[in-house]
Parts: sequence; structure tokens; C-alpha cells
Amino acid sequence: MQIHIRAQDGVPIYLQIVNQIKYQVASGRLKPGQELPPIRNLAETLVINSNTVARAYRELEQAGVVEKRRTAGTYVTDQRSPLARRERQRILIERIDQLLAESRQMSFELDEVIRLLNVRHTILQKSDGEGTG
Amino acid sequence: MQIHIRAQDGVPIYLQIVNQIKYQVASGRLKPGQELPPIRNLAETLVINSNTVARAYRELEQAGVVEKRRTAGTYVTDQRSPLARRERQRILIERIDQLLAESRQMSFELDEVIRLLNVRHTILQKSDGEGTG
DNA sequence: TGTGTTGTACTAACACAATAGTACAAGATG
DNA sequence: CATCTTGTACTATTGTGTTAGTACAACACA
Repeated sequence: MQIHIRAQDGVPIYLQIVNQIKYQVASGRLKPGQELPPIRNLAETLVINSNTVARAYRELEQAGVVEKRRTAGTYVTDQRSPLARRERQRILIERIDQLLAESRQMSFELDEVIRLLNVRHTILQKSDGEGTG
Repeated sequence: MQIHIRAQDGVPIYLQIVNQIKYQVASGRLKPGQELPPIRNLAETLVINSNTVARAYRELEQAGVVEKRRTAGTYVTDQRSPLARRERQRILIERIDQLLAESRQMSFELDEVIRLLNVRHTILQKSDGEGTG
């Protein structure tokens, strides 16, 4: 499994791990049921403390991305399962509520928010595919 | 001007001030051109340090909600001005980009995000108007 | 031009989040 | 049952964000 840590980056190490694993699961590079490296291994590879990896795994479990089987390792959750989907939706709704609260504070109408959402989606998708094929 | 600070609340004092002033501007309770209390006054009223209020005002200026005229006080920006609108839109776009990035990580389609946005908007608006008339 | 009021700048104290160090608990495996 | 490997728990250290203390700079206004 490929993880890259940037010390300069203001983003906490454990979050960099979380994000990259999330991304790899979403993109299909990590598949359901696949085992993640043990905490100690990954920590050694990245030359960081085991506890930092442990924290990342804990967050990933909370987010429903992985499951831990106490002494038998950490595995990628099947994202297609209804339970996993429910969990992801719950998180998405939190974000959406935040966005709505903020746009209301800034006196934006729902229509405008949705319009911008479409615009940005198109733009981001375009600039996204350029490098990766 | 009415501001209420909760010490227990995990939210930093300066952010509580920012949020409440933003809200009062959005709701029309603070009108364009209206002068905010001087930093020292508000600090004394809330029994906090002047610097904390100064920081709140700085953030509000950054967000385009108020304008500071060096030694002449702090005033509510005219939100209807094109410049102010542009500024608010810039901030909204940042939030939207974050939401899109996250929903992509969680493998949600744009349609689903927009659908939930509509649903949550309806729900939040309903529970919102109940108390305020 | 002197005085008062405005926001600013710099530093310190404190709290908390992030990370590391180390010891522990529990199940797999022979 | 002994041992290895898994994740966990607790504590210490370090860095950063929040707040406070205090001194400063700039403009209004008499």
C-alpha cells in the first residue's frame, strides 16, 4: 500500500493517512475485504509512531471505511453494503447541513448553491482527469 | 448590539462573536453602513480581552462582512454591493469544493448530493421557522 | 498642535491537539 | 500452554491556537 507523508504540510500525519486510504478505497485501489498493513508495519515504513497509525485506523473505522478484528488485523469494509452506505450518507448529511447553514448566513438562495455546485463539479472533474488518464 | 458568549461551549470566543455578527447582518438586524461598537467597548461589555474582539473584527473584515476605517470605527458592509457579493461567493465556492471533494471520496454521485441538499434544506427550513415566527 | 479614540502589534500564559514512548490485553497459531 | 502478532491504553513532550496584557500608530476634533 502506497502512502506518502509530507511533514511540511500543515495537515496532521494521521489525517494524511486517513485521507489517502479513503481515497484509495473510493478509487477502487483498495478493495473490500483487503487487509491493511498492521499498525506497526505501516508506522515503521513511514518512520512515525505506531500510535499515529492507530489513530488513523480508528478514524477510518469510525468513518466506516475499515473494520478492525481485534488481533486479526484491519480490513477494508465492503462499501456497497447497506450499512456502510448508511454510514457514509450520515457523514455526507453533516457536511451538507454545514454548507446550508453557512450559505444561509451569507444570504445565498438554495438555487444559487445548487447552480454553483454544478459549475464547480464540472470544473473540478475536468481539471481532475487531466493527469491521471 | 446583542452578543452572547458561552464559556462552556467549545467554540472559541472570537468565533462566537464572528458567527453572531454574521447572522445578525444576514438577518438584517445589523444594517449596511451601521457602526459596530468599538473593540474596547464590546470587550468590556463581554468581559473579555480587547484582542479577542479585534480578532473577531479582523475575521469579519476578511469575510467581507464589515469594513474598518482605521481610526473611525468598524462598519457593516453593504452586502448588496457587487464587490461584497463576489467576496461571499468566493467563500461559498471554497465550501462547495470541499463538499464535492469529500462526496467524491465517499463515492457519491453529484445527483445524490443535490438530492440530499434539497431534502436537508426543506427539513432545516421547517425546523427553523418554528420558534421565530 | 494637543488630546482622545480608533484599530494594531508584540509578547506571554494557558489549553489542547498531535505525536511519541512504553507497557498492556487478547486472540491466533504452533 | 507458550509465544507471536494484533490492536489498546496511559503518559509525556511538543507544537499551535486562543486569550490576555500592554504598548504603539494614526486619524478626528477641539
